[in-house]
Amino acid sequence: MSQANASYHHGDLRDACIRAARELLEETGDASLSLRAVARRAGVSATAPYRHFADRDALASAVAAEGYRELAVKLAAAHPSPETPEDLVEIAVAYVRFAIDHPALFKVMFTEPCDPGDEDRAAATAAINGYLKSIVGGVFPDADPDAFSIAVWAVVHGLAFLQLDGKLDAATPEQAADRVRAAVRALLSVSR
Amino acid sequence: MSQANASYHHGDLRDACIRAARELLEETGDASLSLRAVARRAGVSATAPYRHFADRDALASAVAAEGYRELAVKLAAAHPSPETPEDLVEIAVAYVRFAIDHPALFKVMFTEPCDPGDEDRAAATAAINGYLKSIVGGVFPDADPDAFSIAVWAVVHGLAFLQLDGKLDAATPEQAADRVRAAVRALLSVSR
DNA sequence: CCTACGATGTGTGCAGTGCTCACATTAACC
DNA sequence: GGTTAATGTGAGCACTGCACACATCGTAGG
Repeated sequence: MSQANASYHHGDLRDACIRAARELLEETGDASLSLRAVARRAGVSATAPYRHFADRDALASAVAAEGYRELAVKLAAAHPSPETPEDLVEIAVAYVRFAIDHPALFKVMFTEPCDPGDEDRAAATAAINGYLKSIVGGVFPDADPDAFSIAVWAVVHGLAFLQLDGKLDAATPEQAADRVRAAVRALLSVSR
Repeated sequence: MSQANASYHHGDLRDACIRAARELLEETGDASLSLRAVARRAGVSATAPYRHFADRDALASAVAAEGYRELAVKLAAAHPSPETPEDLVEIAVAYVRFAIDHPALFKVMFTEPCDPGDEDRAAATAAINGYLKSIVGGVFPDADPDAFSIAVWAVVHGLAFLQLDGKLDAATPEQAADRVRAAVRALLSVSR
């Protein structure tokens, strides 16, 4: 709690806005993120969030940055120290699983304009990229780490989007996971 | 021309709307697609398009369907009958190139809700999927065609999105193409 | 020929949105 | 304790999607 309970007018409106935005994303499922709806949810006037976010994109970027960190945690949890291609497969499943579990958040993270200059957001994405690079570098020491990590990222990212867009015709998350496993194995198993 | 020139009030407003939408997408570069802006561009009142499109999503779906067909043409043009992995690489480059050349259209095609029941749209995406399946089946006869074609689609799709989102740090389309070549080769060249 | 009809386009209006501005409130600092 | 600056409010503008009543006009039926 620290001093978040009894501070200025609201408390910590910035955090409250991000939490309200998260809730709206999870509930509605579409990545609309109306600033006014967030304000209503947080119990403040429509223009109050402008004291903490320059515009709608700034709020979206803040939400996206949090999403990146959560995604990174989920990936690490899928397999702490992957060594085999099969370990990579499970991380791929975790990536797509995150997209399925939080479709609206995932879309905000990757399809909203956000603002490109947000250093918080940039750092979070760079973290994911670096994590992937170290992972695949450990599993496939012979491959070009840059090219290969980008390729792996692209695979899981593409699978996530195709799933969200209904192109994988998977009815349940388990079926989707199977699709992901099959696709990633098809790519990796041919390698040696 | 047929009878499109002297028909009812406008001529063929449906086509005019789709063309106006395409122009707006190419010019502004963001996938907003305001129905009113489309109407202005077509020179009709704000509500006239509703005679031809149920709502904004229906227009977006129509535009997306046209985009799918154009993408299919570009892919076929990249290599008429691919036989080697390197042929596949060039098709991958064409896919990402399309996303770079028409970023707003590409986003409408894949990130807008559109309406899922649009059979025109469904047919166009199924065509792309079938095309990819036949392609990769010819190049890699030993692989599971379903899983492998999905994987290949995911790779190029993910690369396209990462590029549009600025994650590939490629300044020019040529650099982006090199990134794509490197990534796809990293995946495919290890295969045999 | 000409009238009624149905397809197409217009205008108005409502609710919602992002964002700017002047204003109110209140915590924090001297 | 009073000043100041940070924070929240409210009205207002321009825009959007969309529903409604109305206008227009090509075309079929008499």
